[in-house]
Formats: sequence, C-alpha cells, structure tokens
Amino acid sequence: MEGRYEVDSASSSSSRFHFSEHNKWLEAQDSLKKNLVTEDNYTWKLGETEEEESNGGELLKYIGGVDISFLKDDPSAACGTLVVLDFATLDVVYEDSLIVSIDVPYVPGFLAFREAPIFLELLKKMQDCCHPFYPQLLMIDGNGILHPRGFGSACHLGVLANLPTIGIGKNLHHVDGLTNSRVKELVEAEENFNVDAIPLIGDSGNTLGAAIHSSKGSFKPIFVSVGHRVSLASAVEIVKRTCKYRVPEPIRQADIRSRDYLRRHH
DNA sequence: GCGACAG
DNA sequence: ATCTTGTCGC
Repeated sequence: MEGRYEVDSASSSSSRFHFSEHNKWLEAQDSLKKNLVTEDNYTWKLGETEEEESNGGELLKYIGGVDISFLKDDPSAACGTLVVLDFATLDVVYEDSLIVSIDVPYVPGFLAFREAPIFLELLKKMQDCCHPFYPQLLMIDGNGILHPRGFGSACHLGVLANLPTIGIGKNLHHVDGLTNSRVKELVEAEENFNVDAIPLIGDSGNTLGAAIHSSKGSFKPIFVSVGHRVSLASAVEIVKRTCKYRVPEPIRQADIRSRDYLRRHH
C-alpha cells in the first residue's frame, strides 16, 4: 500500500489533497504529455510582412484568452471567462463568462485540474454553434513547459482542446534551477542589456521559456512559455504584438471581464 | 529540518 | 487567486 495520508488529521486544507489524487494527476499529465507538440504546427501566418498579407494565405486573426476569478468568501464560487480578440486591432470580438462552483484545490504544479474544465466548456459552447470567431490560438494565464514536469496548464489545455496555446506567467514558477535570483541575474546580465526576450535555460540545459519586459513602464517581466503547437520564437512574437501593457491583451481582458462578471452576478 | 511552490 | 484607496510620478 502506497500513501495512506488521511491519518494526518491535524493539518488543514492542504492535507485534503491525498496521495492517491496526486498520483492520478501525475499519471494524467504523463499520458497527455505524449500528445504534446512544441513546434509551430498551424497553417496561418502572422502577417508580419506586407508580402504575407498580400500573398493571400490565411492569417492569424482570432486570438483567445482565458482567466478565472474567485471570491474571497465562498472560495468555491468562480467565474471563468473566454475572450477572443482581433489580432490586428486587439479589439474584443467575443466574450463569454460562466459562473461555476470549483471544489478542486489549487496545488502548485497541477493548476490545470482546477481551471481547464471550465475553459473547455466555454470553448465547446463556441464550437457547438460553429461560431465564426472560434480562436485560432489561445493564451492561458499559467505556464506551458515552464513546469516541474514540462507540462503546465497551457500544455494541458492545448492538448485537450487541440489548439495552439501560449503560457503566460506573471510570477516565476521555480523549476530546473530557475529561481527569482537566478532570473534577476539573467535579466541584469550585460549580454542581455538590449535583449527584450531573455531565454530561460534551466540546469538541464533546456530552454523552458523566456522573460520579456512587455511594456516600457514595467521592470517586472512576464514569463512566456510554449503551450502546444507553437514554438517559443513564435510565442514571443505573438505575445509582444498583443501587449499594450505588461500583461498581453487577451489575458488582461479575460481577467478584467471575469472579475466584473463575478461582481455583477453575485 | 527549512524554504519554495504558476493561479 | 482574493481583500483594497489613495497617492506618487511620468
């Protein structure tokens, strides 16, 4: 018998998370990871050059963002929001929110098990009615491969929805020797003086993501990592083009609107 | 043993 | 993630 955990009755919320659940989640991540694609795998172009725009290929136009808000009291009451923006204008062209009750705890390294189900439901609603603005790519507030097992919530959602995804972290998830102080060193290193996307290379030698200073007023970087079916280079390019402020617009709009919706409907 | 730990 | 106003500065 592995992990008998329930004996430990003295501790509180965190011990509600039993070893058996932990193992199930590890196995699920391991299994889903087999379908992960970490290179560009889509047909559209970004439209960065006039040539591409006049060439008549399909362009990236609809870019989605998702976020969840919670209430202080009643921590199970949550609002998930999906927005779709026009990549060229950054206008919000679609918005949908859902109030749900979430009983899955937040456990570092397993964010997707808490948040992904509501995002999949929001996406399914769009798909079921063949909505013309269904996103070609999705940004998630949470990491992609910048994760203890290389499979953060952006990867998880990307694989389940079969959509290209990009992970956006507002704080660093310490992994593979990448700590706040180590990243600070990298950011301040002389060779990175004029570099706007600093590669995050862990102790393993793998590049797990990039730190970027999105808006001019912010010294605090955001952390971009590959979710699914997008290369890091493309992810960085797309994120930079959607940043009016520190947090890219798809995430920022989803965040604002989910918070508003929860306030107005509770 | 202690600290760290996306949202 | 959440509670929370003004305020200092470009």
